[in-house]
Amino acid sequence: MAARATRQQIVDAADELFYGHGYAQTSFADIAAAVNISRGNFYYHFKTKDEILDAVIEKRLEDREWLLARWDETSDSPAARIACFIRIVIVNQAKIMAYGCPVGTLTAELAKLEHPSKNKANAIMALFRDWLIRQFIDLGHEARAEDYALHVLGWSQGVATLAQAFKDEEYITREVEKILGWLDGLVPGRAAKT
Amino acid sequence: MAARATRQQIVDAADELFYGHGYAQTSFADIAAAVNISRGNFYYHFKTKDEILDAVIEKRLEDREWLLARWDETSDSPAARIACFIRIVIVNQAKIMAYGCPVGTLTAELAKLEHPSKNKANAIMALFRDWLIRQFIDLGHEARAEDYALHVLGWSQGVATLAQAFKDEEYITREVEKILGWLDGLVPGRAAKT
DNA sequence: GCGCAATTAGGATGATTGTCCTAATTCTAT
DNA sequence: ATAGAATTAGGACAATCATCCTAATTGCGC
Repeated sequence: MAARATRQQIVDAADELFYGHGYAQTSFADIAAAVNISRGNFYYHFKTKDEILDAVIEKRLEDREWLLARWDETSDSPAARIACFIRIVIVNQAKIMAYGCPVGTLTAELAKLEHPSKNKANAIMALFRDWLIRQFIDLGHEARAEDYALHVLGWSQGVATLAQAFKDEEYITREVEKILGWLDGLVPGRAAKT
Repeated sequence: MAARATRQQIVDAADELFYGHGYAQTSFADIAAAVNISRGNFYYHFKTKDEILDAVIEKRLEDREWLLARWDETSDSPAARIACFIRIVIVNQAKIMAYGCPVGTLTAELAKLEHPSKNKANAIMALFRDWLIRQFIDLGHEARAEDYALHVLGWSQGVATLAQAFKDEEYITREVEKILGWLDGLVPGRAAKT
């Protein structure tokens, strides 16, 4: 098999396992078993566990960049794009209730580990923040764009955490509707609520 | 030394270590070293690591129960009590920026580990929820009490997650002011905002 | 078809882990 | 003061972990 393909399989498997069980709790053997390759082969592609983590973070970053770029293309209003972001918690409902937010839980875990790659993981969170800031600027809220962006991002993290703890689908739906209402109030040409 | 005192020391040390480094990442040896006792002595008080975790969760639960009871006594309006809860993120700012929310990060970790004690950890989150529900009922919002309670709880989790990722003190302050403004709008005799 | 590089397999290693055991020490009741 | 219980110390244990090594196999250019 081409080295690229094997490497890709390893990263994909590690991505899922890190998400489902956490980074520290996932062993080399776990990943090797998931991909059905020997640990020796494994070592050929990644010298250390940290290298796999870096590759997984990079993959997650690229995945999100691609997703955001797609929203940039397909939605023609910034409000619609922000709404896309908000609705992730519904689209990924099942996984979020089981494992939380892939980005939030990873940054939290790496921060506790004081892992060298924690800043790299934080960059994914920053990617979301900066993209949201751009949307709010486009929406005509330049002065409060960062404030609003962090508000939405923090909202998503809070919803994900409670969804995981309480497994309450209705709560997620209610929160989405509430923040969409808030967002609606920010669209120019409407009565502002705050 | 009295058995109770040693046990207490172990639980206290484990509590801090679990908070700072995570449960899975904290070893028997780490705790023993922190308390300065032998692993043998350790085993006399706790047969398994899970037993320590249970004790830590119970301690955290009792600590929070005590804190909420104190707020119930010292603040005479439900709005003031909810404000106390909101301001935890400022009072514990430094620790939250370093390690996140003690309750949220633990429930998230145990959920990924599918640990037998995860429900016990979730009970702390439920304690906050139920206490907040009571406050909002007292505030005269019986119909939407649960909705509001989860809103505040989710808010605190979101703020804690982003505070840890971005280490931005101003963001925390801003968010606290915003939600206190929202809370103010819910106090009877004022113009409701939603 | 041959040679060489890329890729894979699988075992070895040393460190760390949670758990368990036995012997020493300390405390307490009489 | 002394017996018996409570507490502590420290080492042994098997399992698991990330890491490393060497040998086998595969694929590809010629």
